[in-house]
Amino acid sequence: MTEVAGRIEIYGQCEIVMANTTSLPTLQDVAAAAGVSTATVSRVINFPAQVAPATRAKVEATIAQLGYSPHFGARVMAARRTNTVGAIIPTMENAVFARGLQAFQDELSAHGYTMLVASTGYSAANEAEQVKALVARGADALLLIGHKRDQAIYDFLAAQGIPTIITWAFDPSSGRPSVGFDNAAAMRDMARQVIDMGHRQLALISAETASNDRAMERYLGIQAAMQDKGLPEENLLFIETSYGIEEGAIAFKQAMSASNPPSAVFCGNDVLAVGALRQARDSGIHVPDDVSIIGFDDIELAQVAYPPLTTVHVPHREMGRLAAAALIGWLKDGTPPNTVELLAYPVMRSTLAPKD
Amino acid sequence: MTEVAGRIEIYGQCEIVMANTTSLPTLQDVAAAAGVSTATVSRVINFPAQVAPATRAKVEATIAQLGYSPHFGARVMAARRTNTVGAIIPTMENAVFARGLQAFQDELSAHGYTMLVASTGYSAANEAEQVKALVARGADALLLIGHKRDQAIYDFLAAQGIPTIITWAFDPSSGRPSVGFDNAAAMRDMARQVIDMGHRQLALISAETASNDRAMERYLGIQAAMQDKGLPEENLLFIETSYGIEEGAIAFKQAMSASNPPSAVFCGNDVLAVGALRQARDSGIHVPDDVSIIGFDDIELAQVAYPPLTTVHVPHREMGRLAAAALIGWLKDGTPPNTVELLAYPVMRSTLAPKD
DNA sequence: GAATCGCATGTAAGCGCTTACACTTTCTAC
DNA sequence: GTAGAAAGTGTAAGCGCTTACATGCGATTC
Repeated sequence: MTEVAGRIEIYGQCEIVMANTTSLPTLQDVAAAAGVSTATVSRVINFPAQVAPATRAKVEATIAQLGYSPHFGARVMAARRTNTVGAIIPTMENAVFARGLQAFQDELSAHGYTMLVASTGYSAANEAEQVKALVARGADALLLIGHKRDQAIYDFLAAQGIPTIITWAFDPSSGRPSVGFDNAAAMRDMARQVIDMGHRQLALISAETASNDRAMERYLGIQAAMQDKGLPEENLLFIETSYGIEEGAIAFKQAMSASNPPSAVFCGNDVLAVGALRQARDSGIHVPDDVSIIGFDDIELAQVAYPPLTTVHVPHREMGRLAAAALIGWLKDGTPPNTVELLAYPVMRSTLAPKD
Repeated sequence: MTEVAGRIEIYGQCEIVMANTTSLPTLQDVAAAAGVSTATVSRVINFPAQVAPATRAKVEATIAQLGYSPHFGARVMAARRTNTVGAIIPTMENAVFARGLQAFQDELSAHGYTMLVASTGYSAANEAEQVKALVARGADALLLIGHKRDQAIYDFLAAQGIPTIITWAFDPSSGRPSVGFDNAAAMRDMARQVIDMGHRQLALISAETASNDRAMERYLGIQAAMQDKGLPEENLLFIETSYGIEEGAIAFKQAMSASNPPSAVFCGNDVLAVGALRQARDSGIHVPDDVSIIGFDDIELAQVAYPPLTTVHVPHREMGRLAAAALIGWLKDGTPPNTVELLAYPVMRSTLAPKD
């Protein structure tokens, strides 16, 4: 063994080989190889226009030859920004946030930003942790879903000077920049139509409202519509459940076995609605003849479900894109963007019918 | 103005205020405030056991009071690692990769790593770019989908010393560590059963095979089964299309209008299958009485579709979790993990019936 | 032809943290 | 009691990059 080790030292080449395997080329290596200063190499990378064409070509060739790529950490540290934007969403497991997020990312990428995602599993404590984690990782800005969270989180973000945009909700009174829609109004509009169709006994299968203002708003929207139309509050059966198709199915069964079963079942989101739909089928309950089912979100699932789901359309893509644009502008100008309200509106498909 | 500026200098306090608003507290600030060295503060954060309890308490209090949180870039630079793992997937827009990715992230989080996601939109060029981008951002390791990509990408990754794991595929001959399943074998198993049920005229609505080895393998799997069962190659109508429900619908229409329409239509993934299913319904074609439809992936959509989709179950969660575990081990030990083969198997639901 | 300008490039000072090493103090074992 | 180990802490050298500022030099102006 010692002999071998000794031998290795004899061959000068080996040192080079070892250097290659143990460490990547640095800016300095490139500068040395190209016969220029580190500043020039840095400029070639960041502000190519500032460098004479001949020099630039030489440096670019050297970069390619050495396979150099800038060290992220060093760059972050020297430039004091990461060009990274964080997004914290409740879950990645289904399409509710995926489409919006994809649009968000596309827009960010187009402007040279990278997206960092974290999911909370609908847990507030988890969210607080993820906010800290993303900020610690140098997220220059953050996207959050909904307004409702501990004030401490907002204080932290403000103290760290992290531009933060709220999406999936609209509440101008909050004073926080947001790109979203009015959950209550959208659900209210839908509920009005449902009531106008003659439905009197209603149910809402809702996501948990405790830390989810979107769910709460949707609930309030139905209540508002009922009040408008003179329906007493007790005509709404409110069932709160956690997220998932199965949960929707269970809740639907529960709703239908009530002493006064509803003729229209609202669901806080399409995933729950699809679960309800499946349960109806399994129980031989015909939709929409026996009961109407109404979703919220208009994710792909809604169109593919059978019967195609009547739901509230949410402009996911638009929301993601505009949120990214707002954040990019904020990062550039240093001034918070205006709050943007998008429209979410009922989409009539086949799971809602008049009650005769 | 000069007067004002002069005044500011008079008040010592102002300097402090300005420092507060313009920059976050640093390790050094904490050290100074706590009356210890920067090394001690660093230890409190990274190796608390090494610090005397009294000192630690004091430092922790100071950290809390100042609202200090370590600067990511500086940390990365000094420690030469980011604790970040990148994942590059074709798309985030639907559930195909979402569940696996969620499991991947959960496992990473549990071990103190953060996930960086990038999507390629099924474009090879885009993928090459994203690989570079994630590496440049300091991803310590990478998750990729499928084996097929330019050798240059593998060379780049090797040169940069980035542990990389392949998922959603299994090809021990590649010599690359992977956690996945044998797409060809899974599809072959399914196809055998379909043929055994009496189907002779088949179709495959496939994702584009050019840069997607999973799609290609699935195609080959059907061919293998046909050969086993003595069906001539021309009994398979092969339709290649891009990704999406709509695309599946269009391709299905095309398949059924062939001169020799298939009695069983395989789909390269559930999204295409659900599109086919919808198109069948819209065209008054009854599934599975008139035609059988078979998916692949077993995403949530498959269970919710009507009729529930017969498909090939892919162990998404397990795959994500194990991929993360493999990568974490690799990062720790420095030795590549063994390739893991998971089992993907047919799930019989209601869209496949015997051909009489 | 001297003064001026502006472009291309170089010099070098950090950015905020980790960590090897050194040092001091306290314990342990005989 | 003392040598040696162990534990706690400090010192200071970078990590690889960006960028303010300095420098050099050819082009322009009068």
